[in-house]
Amino acid sequence: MAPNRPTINDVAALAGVSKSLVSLAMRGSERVSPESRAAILDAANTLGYRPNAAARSLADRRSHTIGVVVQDLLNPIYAEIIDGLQSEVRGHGYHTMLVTGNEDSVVERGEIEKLLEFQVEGLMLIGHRMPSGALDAIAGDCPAVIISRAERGIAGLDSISNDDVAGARMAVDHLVSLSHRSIAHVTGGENEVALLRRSGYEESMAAHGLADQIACYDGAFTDEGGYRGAAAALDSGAGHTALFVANDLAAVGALAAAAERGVAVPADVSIVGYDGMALAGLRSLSITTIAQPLAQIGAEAATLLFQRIDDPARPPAYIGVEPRLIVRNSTGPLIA
Amino acid sequence: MAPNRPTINDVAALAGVSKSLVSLAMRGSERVSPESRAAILDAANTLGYRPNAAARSLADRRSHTIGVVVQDLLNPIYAEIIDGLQSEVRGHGYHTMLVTGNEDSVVERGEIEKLLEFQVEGLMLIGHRMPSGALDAIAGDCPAVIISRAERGIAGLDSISNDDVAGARMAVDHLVSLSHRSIAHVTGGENEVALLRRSGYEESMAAHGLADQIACYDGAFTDEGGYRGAAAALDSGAGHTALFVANDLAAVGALAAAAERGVAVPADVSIVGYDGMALAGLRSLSITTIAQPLAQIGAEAATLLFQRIDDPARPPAYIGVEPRLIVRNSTGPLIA
DNA sequence: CAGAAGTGTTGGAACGCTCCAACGGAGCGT
DNA sequence: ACGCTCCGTTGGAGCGTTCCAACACTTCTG
Repeated sequence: MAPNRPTINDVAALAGVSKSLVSLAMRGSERVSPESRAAILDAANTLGYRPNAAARSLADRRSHTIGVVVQDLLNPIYAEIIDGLQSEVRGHGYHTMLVTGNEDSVVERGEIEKLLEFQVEGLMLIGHRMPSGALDAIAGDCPAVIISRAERGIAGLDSISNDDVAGARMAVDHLVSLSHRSIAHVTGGENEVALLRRSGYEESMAAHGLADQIACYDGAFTDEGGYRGAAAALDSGAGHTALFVANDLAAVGALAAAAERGVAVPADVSIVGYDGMALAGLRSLSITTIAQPLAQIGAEAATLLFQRIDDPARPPAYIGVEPRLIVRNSTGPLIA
Repeated sequence: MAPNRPTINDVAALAGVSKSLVSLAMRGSERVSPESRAAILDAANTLGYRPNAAARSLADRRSHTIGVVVQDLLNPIYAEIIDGLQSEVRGHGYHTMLVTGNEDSVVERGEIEKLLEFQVEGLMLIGHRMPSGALDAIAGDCPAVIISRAERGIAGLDSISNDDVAGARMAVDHLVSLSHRSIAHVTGGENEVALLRRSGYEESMAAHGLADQIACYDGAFTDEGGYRGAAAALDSGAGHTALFVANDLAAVGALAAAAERGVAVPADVSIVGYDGMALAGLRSLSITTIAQPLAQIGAEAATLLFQRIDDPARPPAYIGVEPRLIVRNSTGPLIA
């Protein structure tokens, strides 16, 4: 637009001082006299001067930027994590560069590469798809934290996630406390998180002396997957009175499967989801769920990252945050 | 980590050529001999060389980056737009820097300022909160496009949105075609988009000779707002048989209000939402809606932006995209 | 066989900033 | 009056690239 953006030299010339002093003043240094400061700010203002971040980053060898890679923006739980993350990062005076991996590990790798070219000072990977060899390499180049997957023991890499096993146990405990015994599980597929939730379910059932009641139906972390798994469970003839579904989205599908069959929730069957996405709380759904503290996960991930930036050599840390049961209208006592 | 990241000079030294040639080779120039190219790529590889984007950006005065400001990541429709946007931008060889405004116009202004310091070559504002004076200033500094709000006649600024008036008319037309006459509107509040949808509703009612049936109930673009508005409509005693609700999220709330009152949907009352967010299509909700082509909006916004980058002086453009009716299970014929 | 044209390569300047060593002048104590 | 310190200020070097004019060769052209 403007023929040429004003530079620090233009400001210096107009204010009648050296560029060094302008640089100092722009960064709010103490050692600039009030008169100079005023003149400089004035000049900057009338010229519409804006420091060039690329030049600054090159000169002081810091980008003041951290890179965030999210697998899929459409997943509401990721969006909530990012929300928590952003304010924390902003608070540290850093800027965020957010890219999506589009559920494709090649795209993801490329985007990470780009972030590294931008000299990001840290990296956060949310729901990544990278093989752990690649993680290794990345962590060697740049402080990084993995969000929502436990990734222990890789040098230079921290991770944070909720405790899926404990969460799944809480779901079962809740249902047992409502006197349910025939509690089925609609799985989330073969991925790591789904498997953890499944094993929490199995553990807890066994702990309650209900090992013989364990019943898993194949599902997925989607509306469709939940529908399919719940349909199988309800049509099985096993007389399940409660369903622990692998995540909230799938629980929404399970609700539909029940409705289609004239099965009342929670009168005939109770349903528990997982994640605590805001949507599950909407009145029309009102799904009892095991909620991850999403915003908190984002914020703590940021803290972890800044600690590692300060001390890149420290041993890898893992933070497990506790999920929490939110009781809504999709669960109720067993009616005998 | 590494004591110092390798630079182009290190690569040049190792490959036994000049840094200029390395620069050429890294960018895939034709005029590098195969032998040199191989030697350079080899050297780059063994050193783990990665070009410094800040230096590049400084030298060629292009950042190859466009900035995206979204008001609220948690709103699923924005997430879908961004998804459409990203692939288009990537396709043009640009990189995206995404920041959130946190629904706060001061934060938003600050983030935009940061993006400009990064020398982004273009700006996309999704659901912005800026007063139009500020928009003016921004557009003067950098090519920009406004998404999901029509913003005509500001120099240097393009905009794209769906045609909310037409969409609202489609909703009413659909309900009328099902023989409904007492069609109420649950509003989305006082914002510009909500007002457009409201006026489309009023126009269409009048066009169908139903001016005397026009009834608006105060709501908002939220679950809660829709619940409140729908409750008022259902309790009014006016005998409305259909509700056009300002957006999908509010329609979810309306569904809840109906359920609470024992009003069957669609048997007793039909409900139409707006936006076409994926969630509204879930089986448990299955809300008839006026869908915006969200991914398309994102993609076309990117096209608009690149056109303006090519020719910053061209007159401001506005693209209105057509929404489309998606009939699901929340609407049905009037049962007399 | 001289000159033109082309090919692959080079060093240096430039991009806009921050850092650093060094500056002159004011104020202090002796 | 002297040196000292302190303060605000300065010019220049350097960050890692790209661009450009110029280079040494080779190959073509008339």
